[in-house]
Amino acid sequence: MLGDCHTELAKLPDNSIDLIFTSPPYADSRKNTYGGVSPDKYVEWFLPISSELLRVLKPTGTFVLNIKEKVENGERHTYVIELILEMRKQGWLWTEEFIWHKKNSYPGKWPNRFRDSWERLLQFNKNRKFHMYQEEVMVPMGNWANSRLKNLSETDKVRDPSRVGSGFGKKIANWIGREKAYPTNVLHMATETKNRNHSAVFPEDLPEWFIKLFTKRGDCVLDPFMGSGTTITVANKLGRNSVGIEILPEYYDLVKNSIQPLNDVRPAQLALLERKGKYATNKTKRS
Amino acid sequence: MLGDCHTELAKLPDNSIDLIFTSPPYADSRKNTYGGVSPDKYVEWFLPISSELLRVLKPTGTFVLNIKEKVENGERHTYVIELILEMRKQGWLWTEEFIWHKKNSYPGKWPNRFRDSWERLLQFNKNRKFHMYQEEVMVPMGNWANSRLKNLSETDKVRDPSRVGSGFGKKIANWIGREKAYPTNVLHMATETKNRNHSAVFPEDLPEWFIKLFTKRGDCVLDPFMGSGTTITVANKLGRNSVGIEILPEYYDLVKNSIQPLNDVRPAQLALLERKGKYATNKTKRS
DNA sequence: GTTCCGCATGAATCGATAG
DNA sequence: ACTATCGATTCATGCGGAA
Repeated sequence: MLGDCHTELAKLPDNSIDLIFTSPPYADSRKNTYGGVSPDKYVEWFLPISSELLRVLKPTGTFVLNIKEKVENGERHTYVIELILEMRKQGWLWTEEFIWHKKNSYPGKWPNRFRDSWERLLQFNKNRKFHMYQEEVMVPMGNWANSRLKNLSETDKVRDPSRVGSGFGKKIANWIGREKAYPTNVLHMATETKNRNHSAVFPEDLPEWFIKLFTKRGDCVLDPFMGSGTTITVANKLGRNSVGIEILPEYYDLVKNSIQPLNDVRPAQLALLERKGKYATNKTKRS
Repeated sequence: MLGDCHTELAKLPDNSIDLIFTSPPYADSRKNTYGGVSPDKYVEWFLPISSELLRVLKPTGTFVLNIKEKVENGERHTYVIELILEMRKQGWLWTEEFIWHKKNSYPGKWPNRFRDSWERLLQFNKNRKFHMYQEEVMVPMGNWANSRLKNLSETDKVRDPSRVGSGFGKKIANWIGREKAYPTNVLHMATETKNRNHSAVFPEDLPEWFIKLFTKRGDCVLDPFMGSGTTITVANKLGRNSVGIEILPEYYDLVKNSIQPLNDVRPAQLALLERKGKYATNKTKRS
């Protein structure tokens, strides 16, 4: 959808989105493209948007907000943590805070601080119960299980399944042959330095991880600040429907031209809508 | 100093401490030892202490607070971020937030969240200008392969192959010939689970890093929640003076018996004081 | 002398059960 | 109806003894 976030969101129906994943323009950054929101007015600017997001998200859905406060006058600004408090007053549950550890952070040297190597990924929900497909993002174990448990003799497995106080208790069978472990709330991903025309804010791995974790094929993903469309692109690749909102025609055209609905993916359907009123059929389809 | 944090802090003179590094009892945890502070009353409980800390810290000093909010009713509690806002009202500057990535976090599985693998290290200052000895925590590039890469855990290798061999991505050529590299604001350290009498809350590497970064030999380090004394022990090893406050005689005795002033370190002097009034000479010396 | 393996241990969290 | 307690779940790490 080409247009302003506030007005375009109003067109989306209630309880229709499974996952919102976005990285809004940071305060005062990308000033030339987004007009720049001053840090002191950031919360006030974002709250009407988060209110609409709360409306369009399904009760079982999740909102993941990628954000990091900037430094002002030598201090970390407080608009992010103030935003958390205010969003809770709106009815959001602050379920979790993931850390994106940027392995190749932007270089630089300052007398009073080191390079900033991490960003927040704030998880908000409407209810305590929401969809989470943890198995989709499991990671390889350290060779712990392979090199150690695998070598348990057959007699050990059969004859002595309950090693009291061994640390694994009776459930040792659960470990046999297991090669993957559940991840943690710290994500290690490098920023992409690929020189595209419009560099993305985050690597594709980032939305991919959350899309796999919080949606299944055919679900609907929303990015109200589409930008170069990383979230939308990944959602499409993974067979999820997606809605992107972008105010700059330049970005809008770029994404529109680069993304094609996948023919081999039956349930997926691209929902990158044209300007309001231009294609009434599209709008009807969306509803 | 054996005693309650509130009362003991009042005995310290103004502007006398170069670094405060501490990990206060987390809300509702270690209930049996510390009496347990409920999450809802945590800010109210901590503010009088941080007020005293502001008084005793030198204008050029730094306060590093290790803390992490717990989950309550499926949500991350907000007492930590509320504490940041309130401490700023007291006059603290929230200079930076470091991330401690705990490589061996507590295991467990739940339907709605992953294991919590990180903690906050909040840096507060009294002024924009403070002492920071960045070179002291630089990673020696000469020993790089030995000290760092060799110590990569099996998990690191499996989950994050980019750290093996190539180091940090494609830009390794930039590092050839360089002797040292500055760290970032993300620290990767495992908790120590050694079988001691009283296991420490954090590994020695953690206070060591901040003591090197924010103090020089002969400076004074304060830990108002001494516990098993990791901060004090490390400060002593590094030739810094140190003050530890602990309310439990059990811990107090443990640390007192285990730490000896180093004879070969001229400017260092242990400031682990006896109970008030017992050894007036010690008290006088401190002043 | 080196590698391998058993084992204990942890600032956790959820859901069910008991008070 | 709300709070306290308990069992179940999970995995990286280092020590020490064995191979």
